[in-house]
Amino acid sequence: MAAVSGPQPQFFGMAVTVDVVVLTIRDDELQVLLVERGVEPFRGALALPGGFIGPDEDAEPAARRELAEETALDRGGLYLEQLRTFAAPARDPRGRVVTVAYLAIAPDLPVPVGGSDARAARWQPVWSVLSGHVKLAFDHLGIVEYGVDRARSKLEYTTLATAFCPEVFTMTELRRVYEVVWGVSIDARNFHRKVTNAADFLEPTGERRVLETGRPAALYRRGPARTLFPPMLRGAFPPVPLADSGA
Amino acid sequence: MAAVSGPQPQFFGMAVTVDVVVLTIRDDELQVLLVERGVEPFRGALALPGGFIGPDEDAEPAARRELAEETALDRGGLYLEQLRTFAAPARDPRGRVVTVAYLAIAPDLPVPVGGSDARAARWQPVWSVLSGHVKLAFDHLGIVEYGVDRARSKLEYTTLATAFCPEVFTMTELRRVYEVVWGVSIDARNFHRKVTNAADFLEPTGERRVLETGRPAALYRRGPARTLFPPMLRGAFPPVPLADSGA
DNA sequence: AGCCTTTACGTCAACAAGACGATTAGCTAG
DNA sequence: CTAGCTAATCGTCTTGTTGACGTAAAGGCT
Repeated sequence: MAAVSGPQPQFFGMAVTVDVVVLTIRDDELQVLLVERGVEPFRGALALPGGFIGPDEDAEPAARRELAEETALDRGGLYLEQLRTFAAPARDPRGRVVTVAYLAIAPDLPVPVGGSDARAARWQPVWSVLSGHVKLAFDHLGIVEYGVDRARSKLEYTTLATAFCPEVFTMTELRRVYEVVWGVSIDARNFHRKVTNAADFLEPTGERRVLETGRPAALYRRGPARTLFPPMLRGAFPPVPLADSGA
Repeated sequence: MAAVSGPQPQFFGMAVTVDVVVLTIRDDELQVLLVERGVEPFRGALALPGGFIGPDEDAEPAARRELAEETALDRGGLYLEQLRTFAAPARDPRGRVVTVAYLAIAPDLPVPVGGSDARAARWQPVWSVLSGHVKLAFDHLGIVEYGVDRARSKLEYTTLATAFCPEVFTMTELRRVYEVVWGVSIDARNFHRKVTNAADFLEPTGERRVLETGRPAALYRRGPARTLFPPMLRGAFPPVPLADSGA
């Protein structure tokens, strides 16, 4: 390890990719966006949307670009945060490829379409991936596990739940987010009280929505708060297990 | 963006480094470990310990290796977690270098020594870095900010505070961790009650330590819990800025 | 034996949270 | 029109947690 000045060429042979775990709630299930790979390696297999970071590109713009290219998901309103980086030496057969994983949360969107490097993009229930029923390319199963864990944790002490909802939503829609992501059931009345007491979590729009049945629900918009105080504590809820913990 | 099969050489010109934010509590202050760079670029400037990931190395082993090489900090007991990856295209003058930042927490250790690529390693109060009194190379200021934020958050809902303490410690030492890292003062009696009620946070050793003065303090060891329930809530404490060193 | 210091335990009031009853506001069936 | 259905919202009660703060215990020192 001699101290040399200037670039050290022996270290500059790596590639960096981004992979995005896009979560949404569809049909009362937590679902993840997968693409069918159109190129080798793992051609035809299911994988997370993602791709190489360009030579002059930062990681987050690359994640948004890949989402747009492969899944036509591009809306500015998409919540996107970095998850963590996976750098195991043999994780990619093409060579030394390090991937920066991102977590994205989307409201229930129209079925996405395929794009350049992906033949098709589709939503898949998270349990089917975590249980091993659906196999993913590379180490993407581990990335999904990590992303789902992160989302579950962040519901507790941030206002992330609103990212699963459209711009205006009802109290019940918001409560379903917690119930579906955590796999528990929550008392609607206590939830209503708690959420309306948390400062800056929700802003009432004044409007109400008339469903097919039942009393019309007030509509809310997300408030300016990004952290939730007091937090929603999972530990307090009865331990209702969800079918998961795969592989 | 044509779909080609096999490796795509145009993407394989990058280097990946690790940088580690090592935090500890010394002299009742939160301090960060810095090295004086012994090589270009930024030779002589202060920076986080770190370096290139080897061609067949994963990121976390690289972080431990660099810590050992540059600062002789190597003990297996060191808490280490990945923070996030910084990938701005121009963040390193040597070329396209993406860095995976790690957060390490250490108990009050002997003053570390320099190593291969670092002329010297030393502890620096975090406030002196965050305030700009001490300038860091690259984008390392941003990495320190991110790491300190993470540590502050994790004290709330995990048992991370014990990572700042030696293997056995007193209740007061643990409380000082919260007070110093958060910059608040905490009622010793309520803290004692809360911490002893949290399941698996602490295990009494049965021993006690006799200080110069005052009643002997019971000694504890960290328990098996990794998450803290109920959490310690910062928002609940009065916004008491603690009289902190200088600045 | 007093005195000081620090740790440990106790009490009380305010408040948050779980359980669950009751009311409200829309619809639809008769 | 009214009864009945459903879902949303509000209220009550009880339990547990928290912040404020009083008090006792256990050392050393003079």
